[in-house]
Amino acid sequence: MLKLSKKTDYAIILLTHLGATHAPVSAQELSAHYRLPHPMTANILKQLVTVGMTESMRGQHGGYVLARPAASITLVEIIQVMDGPFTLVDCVHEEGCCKVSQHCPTRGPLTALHRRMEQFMEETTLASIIAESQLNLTSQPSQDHGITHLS
Amino acid sequence: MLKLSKKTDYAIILLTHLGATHAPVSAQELSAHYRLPHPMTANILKQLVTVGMTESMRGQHGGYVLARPAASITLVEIIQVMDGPFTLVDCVHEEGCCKVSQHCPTRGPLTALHRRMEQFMEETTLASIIAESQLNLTSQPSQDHGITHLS
DNA sequence: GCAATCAGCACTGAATTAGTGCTATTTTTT
DNA sequence: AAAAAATAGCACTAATTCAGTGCTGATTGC
Repeated sequence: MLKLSKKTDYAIILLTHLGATHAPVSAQELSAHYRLPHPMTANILKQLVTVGMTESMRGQHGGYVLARPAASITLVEIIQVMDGPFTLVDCVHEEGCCKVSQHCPTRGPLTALHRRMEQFMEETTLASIIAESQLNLTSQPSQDHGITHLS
Repeated sequence: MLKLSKKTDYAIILLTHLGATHAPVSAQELSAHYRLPHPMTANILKQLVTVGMTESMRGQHGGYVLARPAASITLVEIIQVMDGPFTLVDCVHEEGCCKVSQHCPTRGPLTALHRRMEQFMEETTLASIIAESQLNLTSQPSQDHGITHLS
């Protein structure tokens, strides 16, 4: 399915929060604030530490902070950390895997789509996500977010 | 995971073949040619008939043909038929589903990404996929692709 | 009549996702 | 020194989805 996993979704939310905050934020605060399952939240944050995207502080007023500038963290990278490499169709990465192999009629177009999506997700940095989210907050205090509905 | 399902993948391959052929092609021919599991192939083709994307002919020289011009069949539509509606994150479609709801920081940016992907997949028609696949074939003349019909 | 083919179901096994829990370790506070 | 608050590092379970199979019946062409 063409969908972000919950893990990725949560990770983006959490990173967005951390990127907009200066002091360390604890897993508990985060899960309480966004009403996410606490163990999940904790696991995601731990995982983000191991890949060097966040840093942690233990102890009573510990928590997590971003380890790198938000502008250097891209959406593909987040997806890759949480869900493994982005692969629209298998044949994008593996060469000889496809039975249809060389004469597969769809490989070209799907690879093109893959590349475009990837490029967009590389251009989308955590910083830009934060910027856009803060824009929405100030312009639309409590009503609808100004997001047009699709399909 | 951000990935097309096999069903969708296969459907694109099959539709591409049908769109480049005039005479009806049977499920057996198609599964043999692309080495796809036969029951799967059959099921996908049946499903495509029920949504009016293909037409079928029964009997000894029966098979499937496109029911509509290839230019009018878009990639989102194919995905939608095989996998249900394209939903990058749940909150794109459902309003009150999200616990984070109104103050979710990521809704805006992710919806933007969703919209961009959707737009690209609307612009990508079966006709354009066929065109691109045939372009690749002429540049690599050594392979016998078999889009040429049999009888 | 027979063989090839589609139509319409329902089912199974495997893989992935979502979510939980426990036991250490570190740090701060008292 | 002890308690409290927090992360670290595991391993585990349940639910869902995906991929693939199979059967029985209907239609068509020869």
